[in-house]
Amino acid sequence: MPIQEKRLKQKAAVKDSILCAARTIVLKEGWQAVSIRKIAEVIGYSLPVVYKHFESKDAILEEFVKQGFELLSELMLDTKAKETTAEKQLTAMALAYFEFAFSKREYYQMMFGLGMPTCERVNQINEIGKFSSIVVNTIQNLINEEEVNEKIILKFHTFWSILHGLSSINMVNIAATPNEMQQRVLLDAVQGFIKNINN
Amino acid sequence: MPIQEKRLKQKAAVKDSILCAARTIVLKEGWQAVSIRKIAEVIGYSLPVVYKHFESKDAILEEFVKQGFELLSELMLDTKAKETTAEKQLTAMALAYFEFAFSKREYYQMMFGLGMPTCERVNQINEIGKFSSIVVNTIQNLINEEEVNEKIILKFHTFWSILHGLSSINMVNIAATPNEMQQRVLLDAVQGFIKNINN
DNA sequence: TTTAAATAGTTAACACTGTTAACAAAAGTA
DNA sequence: TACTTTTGTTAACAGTGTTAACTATTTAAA
Repeated sequence: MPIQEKRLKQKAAVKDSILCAARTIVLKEGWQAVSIRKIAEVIGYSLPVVYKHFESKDAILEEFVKQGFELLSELMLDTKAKETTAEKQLTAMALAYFEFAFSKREYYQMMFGLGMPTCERVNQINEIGKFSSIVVNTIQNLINEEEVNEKIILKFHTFWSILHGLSSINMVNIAATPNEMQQRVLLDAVQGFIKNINN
Repeated sequence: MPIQEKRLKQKAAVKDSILCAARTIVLKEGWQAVSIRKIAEVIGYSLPVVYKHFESKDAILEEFVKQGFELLSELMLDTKAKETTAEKQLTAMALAYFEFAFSKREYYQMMFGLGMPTCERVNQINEIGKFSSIVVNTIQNLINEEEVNEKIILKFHTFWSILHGLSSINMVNIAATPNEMQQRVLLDAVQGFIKNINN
């Protein structure tokens, strides 16, 4: 049945164009400026067509959260691959994470935008799990323990918290610290983390 | 001129009632549910009266950010006063900060709500400075250096990042880690921070 | 090939939102 | 009493998310 197949293909194409339009608006005007009417206009369809593909506006934004974690996961993998020791890997990943938070700022803000209605559903987003497992894996190598036990999860949460805290505080508090210093703060924190990892 | 004085007093009272109404809505329905019409209804005035006291909705929300940092600053001071050594003080403050982020969740989300239009103005909010100086002061005692130099600022940023990162990640990722564990993660990070403070 | 069903797409409306202009009423001043 | 300032109002503008009702168009069945 190439008829149904063609239909599904076209349907997916429209869905893609919706996300593409949304992304364009997000990058140009910020994610607060995203409106379904604007999206409809960009894709050249009327308003309710968007609702044929996404249950709500939040569903569209949630898609971005997924994409964001997907991008972040890939970045972590690529960065990790470029280094050999676990310590160097983790440090490089931290820097890459930090850089991601700013260069892909629109994504990052969606991924951690507090007050977003996605908060409850965020546990079901398995892209987060992907990211987590990559980092957990690296930490595991650093500790030299075989099983993923409670301690490693604890260390992972600590590590992630340091990264996210630094990113978001610098995001809110723009230019509160000079740019050269931001990296030093990050390295300071990460090095402290690594040194204390076996306590 | 007790006439003008009375006027100013009443004006301040209305302004207060606006903030009070807003706070009620925030605590009951979350800060996304705050609308000027709702506020107007609660205070018993018509809509444009609100605009006589606040330039915009954002200005009202910004007031909350200030109040939040004010509350946080007080909490930090009180917590600090209950301990004697700088190390204990800092640890207690970290726990108190963490607890604040959750018990006063609505405030905290406003204070760090990314994507809020207040981001640019946030530097001008001197309540943040108050909070900063309290923590900086404690860290200073821990390092035993007299002047507030770059290193101390760096350490402060690291410390704050750890706290905020932990708070907000746990906020988004509700119940991803069991509650008992959250405190252990925090203590783990803070102890690592303190141990490394002279490096 | 004609008819019935499913799908794609439309317009129009509902119930909201922030914000502001135009106007009325009350209070203070001369 | 007449004038000005302040206080408060209604009504509207432009926008939002969402949905109901309707119309073509295309597909499947008779």
